[in-house]
Amino acid sequence: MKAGADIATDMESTGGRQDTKEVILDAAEKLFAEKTYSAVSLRELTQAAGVNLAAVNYHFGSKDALLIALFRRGAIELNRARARLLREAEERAGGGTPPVREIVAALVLPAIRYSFTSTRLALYNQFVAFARGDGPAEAREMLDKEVGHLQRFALSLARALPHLPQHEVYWRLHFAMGVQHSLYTDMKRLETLSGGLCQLDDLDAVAARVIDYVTAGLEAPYTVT
Amino acid sequence: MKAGADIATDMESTGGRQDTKEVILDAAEKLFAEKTYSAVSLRELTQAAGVNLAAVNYHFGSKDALLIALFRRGAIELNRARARLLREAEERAGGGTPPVREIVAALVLPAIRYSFTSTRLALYNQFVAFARGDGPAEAREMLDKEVGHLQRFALSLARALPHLPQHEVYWRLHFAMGVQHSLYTDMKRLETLSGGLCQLDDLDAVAARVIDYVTAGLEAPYTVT
DNA sequence: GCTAAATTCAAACGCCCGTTTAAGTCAATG
DNA sequence: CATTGACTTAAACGGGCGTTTGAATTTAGC
Repeated sequence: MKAGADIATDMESTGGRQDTKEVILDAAEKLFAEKTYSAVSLRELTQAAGVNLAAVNYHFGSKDALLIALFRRGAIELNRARARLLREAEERAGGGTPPVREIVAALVLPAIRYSFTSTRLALYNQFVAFARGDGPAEAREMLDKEVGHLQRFALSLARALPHLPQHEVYWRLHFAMGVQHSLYTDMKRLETLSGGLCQLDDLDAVAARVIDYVTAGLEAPYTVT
Repeated sequence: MKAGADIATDMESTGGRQDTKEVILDAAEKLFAEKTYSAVSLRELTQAAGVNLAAVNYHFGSKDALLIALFRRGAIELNRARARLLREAEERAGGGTPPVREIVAALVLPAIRYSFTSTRLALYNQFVAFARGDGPAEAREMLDKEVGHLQRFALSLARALPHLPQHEVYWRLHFAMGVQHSLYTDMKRLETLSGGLCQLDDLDAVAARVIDYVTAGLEAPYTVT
């Protein structure tokens, strides 16, 4: 009488069509990108997905578990893309250290690229930005603990910036993430501020802008203490 | 039988003690900094404030109106501090253009400083970060439209960076706000990432770090197109 | 010290929430 | 072709929500 109620990790299980789960995840991603977790009701969500109200509890177990499943799906996809670009940059450097600019590109390009092409990961990033302040404690802790893939970037940056103490590399990587977040959270303010001059319309231009800014910040002279 | 129910703009009105309104605002600021608007109930809020459940509706008219009043109180305070620092920097430049670094300091110092001293504005910043994804549409639009005080910084930066096109100044100012936001929203991730190495403990060190990073980003060479 | 307004209070209102239930549908299996 | 198990469905559940009410209480003016 129940499928993925306890743990939502089965991918094909027995043979029931996989459709409904994906439909729910897609609708949830879209809505959670527009409003916060608490502000989206299951009635609204299931109606948008075109499924029955009980479907979420049947397939995921609870609203909380749906959020966690959603986070998992997106994180895997995004981190895989980032890791691939970083690996390619390292191979290009022939075992040496890639330039800061290329490490930065590997960090920011996937998220920006997805924002322009698929709606999928664009929404994921916005959703993550919101989820930090809302939702079940378990999901928020997962977001904070899931830093393993960032460690690879911290390591690579530390090698490329050997004059910086380790903790400064962490701080600047943290700021770099903040710059990325500003692409998903406050674009309306930027559009208003610039009188419509600045918009998310040209992928390459936006990417170049972000990479320039973040690279310059990472390479800034170290003056603290 | 009613006081500020329709519009919550009266400051002293007739003579009822001002205490309750302030107590509610303080409690709300604290809670909205921890959780999102939707996730905080009036029962929880009024209990934390030590007032009756109906007090919010009596003094502010509704939960939505409380959020807007709260935003107003904090925005005025923060913008006033920023404007004062910018004015002082401009006076120091003797009618000329202050260096980028000093403009940046005027932009970021108030928020950082308040984060360390009073609890008041520290919470306000966190609350604003959350409010963008939640709460009544009216409040969110207000946050996006309230960019007047940022225009002053955009203008000052454009003068200090005459080689940049106007829209690029807007973009980089936008990124600077993103870096600031990262101080309120994702600190837990930074602490985990750095193994506890990075923390919000030393005001001057944090401020210097942010100013260095943002200044370098603003002064980065312009390569787009 | 009385009056009238301002504020507080406990109780209730109706609504929508996440979740559960139990009957119903449908495809695959033996 | 009956049976089984996965899935869908409509309906209901208890509970917490924002808000309203009307009486009790406090405060200020004459």
